[in-house]
Amino acid sequence: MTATFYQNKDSFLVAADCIIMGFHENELNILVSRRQIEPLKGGWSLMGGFVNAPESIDEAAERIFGEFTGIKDIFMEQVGAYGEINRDLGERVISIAYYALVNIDEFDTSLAEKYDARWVRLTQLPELVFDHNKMVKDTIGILQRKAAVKPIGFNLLGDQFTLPTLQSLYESIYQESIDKRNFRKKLMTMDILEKLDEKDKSSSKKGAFYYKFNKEKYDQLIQQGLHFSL
Amino acid sequence: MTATFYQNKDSFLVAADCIIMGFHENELNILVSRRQIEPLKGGWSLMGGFVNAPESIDEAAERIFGEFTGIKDIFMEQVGAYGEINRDLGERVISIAYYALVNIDEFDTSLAEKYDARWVRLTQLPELVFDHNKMVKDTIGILQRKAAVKPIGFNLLGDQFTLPTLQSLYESIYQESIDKRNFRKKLMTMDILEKLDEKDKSSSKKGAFYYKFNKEKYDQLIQQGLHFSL
DNA sequence: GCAAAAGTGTTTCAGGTACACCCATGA
DNA sequence: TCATGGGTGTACCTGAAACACTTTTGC
Repeated sequence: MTATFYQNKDSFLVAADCIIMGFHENELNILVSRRQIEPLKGGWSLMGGFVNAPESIDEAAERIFGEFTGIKDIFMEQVGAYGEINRDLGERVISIAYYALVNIDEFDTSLAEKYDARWVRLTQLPELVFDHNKMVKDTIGILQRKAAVKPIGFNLLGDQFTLPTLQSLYESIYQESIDKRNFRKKLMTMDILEKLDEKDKSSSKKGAFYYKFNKEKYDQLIQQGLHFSL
Repeated sequence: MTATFYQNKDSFLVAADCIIMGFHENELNILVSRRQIEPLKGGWSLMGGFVNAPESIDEAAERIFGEFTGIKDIFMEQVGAYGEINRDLGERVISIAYYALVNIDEFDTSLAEKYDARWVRLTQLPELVFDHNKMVKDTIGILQRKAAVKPIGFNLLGDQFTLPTLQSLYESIYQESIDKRNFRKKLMTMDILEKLDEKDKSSSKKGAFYYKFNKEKYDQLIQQGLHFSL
């Protein structure tokens, strides 16, 4: 028999909403879907669901994320809790937002069909239901602050990528253009990339060399107390 | 008759916990209290309480904060949601943490007695119940990142303060010592302080001039797109 | 007159920013 | 051969960090 310590207290539905970001065609994209249930059924929405009793809120977010993407083991962090009384037009729901950075190539497109989900460019984000636009905005803020200091951007790319791609990723995060010489200089100073022999010739005739992120070296540098700023 | 949109979903107790920080005797202090209820009654705890149905989570945090301090209109921001299954030993409770920066002089000490609350130095923080130590740690992280970029530190001081005091505040936040010449130079460059004629002679024979934060000037500079880093 | 804290400048160095041309290749 | 995107180096400037002595005044 479980003791009930806290009596006569109100309880609440708790949801987890996922801001799922990918990088595609040189732009940040966000996964949105047509809402499956009333109210606002059919409206553009983030991927969300209710927290179940036997799971932590982090676990709920991971479960929901997996249901919509088919991806597991992903970079995911909390954005914050959203608790305005009427934020959800259905009932009182407190929502915890999480953002995830995914390599869009691993994304299971069959699930996208099932949930009527699609990737939209961040720059062309439609009006979303409830306070979901605010969640996205808050996420971008976190991303900008965090990407400056930690190499989280690599989560959005595959194992190998070209410098022009990496640069447009950062331009997309900061929403401003960067001088390519300065960008490359800074990266080379950091010494956390490994140049490969192969070239990507898909976007130019000359071709751009592939690089890969050297996590070992990065961890090593961090351990030495070095700081980054990208 | 209210429509119930979401059925068969689990619901949860939701709490708000407040990390209340003040600055006293050249150190950051945190308000902690002896927990009033089981389980862990008598353990050191943050100021917390349950969210009630008719209030948003922000409102709940403000209410709880007011109950314990007697202060209103305070700088307060969310830290995040804590939702491990067994984080609260009593029942499943999801907690939203908020931090508040207060001028310790406005604090109503009679309330402190009522709740068996006291200010403890951050450097000598005791073991707290549940995951409250993690909440504090996360708050310090936020504070360090934020104080570097926004003049939030002034919320911890009265209208007027001396530069040595301001410096120890920042030293306390960053938990490292700062060269006073560099500190002053940077502040003067920013041009957001106003020097007063009066001196504080409480901590030295010579006395230190009082300054006040010039919010108008600060807002003006921000509007011009200037950035700070302290 | 001395102890104790307040106040004050200069030099050095690293990192940020601005900027323009050549290279490799497929069509 | 030309159009397209990839790749490279330098000069300047700002801001961070290191560093030591003088001033005031209560005791």
